[in-house]
Amino acid sequence: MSHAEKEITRIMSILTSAIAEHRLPPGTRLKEEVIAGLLEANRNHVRAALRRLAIEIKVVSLVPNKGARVAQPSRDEAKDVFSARLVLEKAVVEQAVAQMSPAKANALLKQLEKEAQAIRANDRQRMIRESGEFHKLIAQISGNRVLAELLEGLITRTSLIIALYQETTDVKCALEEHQRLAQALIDKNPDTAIALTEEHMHSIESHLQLDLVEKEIDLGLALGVNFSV
Amino acid sequence: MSHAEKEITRIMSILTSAIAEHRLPPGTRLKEEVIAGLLEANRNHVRAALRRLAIEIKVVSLVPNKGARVAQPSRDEAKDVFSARLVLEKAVVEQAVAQMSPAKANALLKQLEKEAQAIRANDRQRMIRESGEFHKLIAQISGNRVLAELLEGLITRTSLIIALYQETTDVKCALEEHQRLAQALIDKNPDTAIALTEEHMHSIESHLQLDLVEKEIDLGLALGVNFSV
DNA sequence: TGACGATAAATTGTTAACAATATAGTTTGA
DNA sequence: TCAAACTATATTGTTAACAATTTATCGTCA
Repeated sequence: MSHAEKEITRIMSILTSAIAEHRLPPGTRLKEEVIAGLLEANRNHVRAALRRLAIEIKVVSLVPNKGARVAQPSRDEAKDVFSARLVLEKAVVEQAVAQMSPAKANALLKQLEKEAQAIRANDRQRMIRESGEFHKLIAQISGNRVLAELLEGLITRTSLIIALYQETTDVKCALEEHQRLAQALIDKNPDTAIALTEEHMHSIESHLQLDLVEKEIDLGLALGVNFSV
Repeated sequence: MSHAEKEITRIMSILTSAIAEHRLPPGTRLKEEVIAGLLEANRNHVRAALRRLAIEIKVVSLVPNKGARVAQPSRDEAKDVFSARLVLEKAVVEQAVAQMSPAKANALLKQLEKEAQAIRANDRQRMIRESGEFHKLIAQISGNRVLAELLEGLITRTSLIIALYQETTDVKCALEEHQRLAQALIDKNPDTAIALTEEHMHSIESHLQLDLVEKEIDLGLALGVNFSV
């Protein structure tokens, strides 16, 4: 891995974390020079990182000549992401059960403890991060690198969607659901594990406002003005 | 979409087709200048395209300072790709059944006819292409853009894997399996469609030599020389 | 002969200057 | 006062020159 690639992935991962952990809200302008200055990086590298985030994970949106912003996925896109993620999560859980071992069980328990710590500390960002890490750990345990990589992108994307469409600002505490899922994995109980995954994902999605119609706003109405003849 | 982006996607799609249709065998050296000359493109654009093919679809492998080649995925990677693809294909088939309509049924039949034509013409490359298009069409019919995009990458990747690990050089004729699957979709029979998908994917994979161990070759033995003291 | 090293050529990798565009600010005129 | 036109600044986009590295060529010498 060349120096340039290292730089680009470094920048990508800093931006990705910031977006996933809701430190950079959807719509935030991302100026190349500003980022380069903050991260002590070359603008070319920042530029490349932004393009990759736009194309590979779609957490950044690019408008030609106008630059980059944190993406604002539509409700339709959000639904597709959730649906796709559910597919991958179930597959990964199923394969993870087959790969279960004492060491892996231990890794799961350790991760749950991190999540619990974040909650006790009332550290919102850490909660989001560790919750994501739990899902990534399952993907890793599954042993299928391809599935894991695809899922990882969707997990980040989901986090952005939550930032955009979750009404209550308080983090949905998923610890209990995670604990039950982990137990099913450790018990090598695929049916339960898959069922819990399904519940868990639906539970997250149900806290989102994805079913409001993308409203064409009547400007006149909104401004209390009537232009009709 | 800017001019540069258009150029890059143009180059990507030309290279992708060439790799997927086995005109560029695994391991082929891909020199930036040569490609730029052939496609009348800027080397910078070629370079960007190669990098994206390496990162996004993994049909190209990059070695720093040594350039790009058509990738040669390992047997392990190939297995993961097949496993992941099966997951996505099943999901997409399931969602496609729910989206079925006369127009979409028609599109499926039209695509099958293209495949049949390719076979009648004994045009190997067209056979590969149209076979891939059949799977992409189902993904598109499913209506889930996210799943479709992920699957599309895996379809291309699969084609490269087949080039690498299929012993018989003749294209495995999948028309009948495609016809049966299409019928199940048109009949809105999800169970049959999913079962046929599973069979179809396994059938393809079974024609590959993925279970030979990645052998550590004993050089001395291979050369008939014994260096032992 | 053929191993070694030096030189040249080919190829990839990097960068900073420049161009193009968008945004903000300022002047002017009615 | 306001809008339009103009200017200046900020920001993104492009490129070609250059640097670094690898590969090929050639000559030397043991």
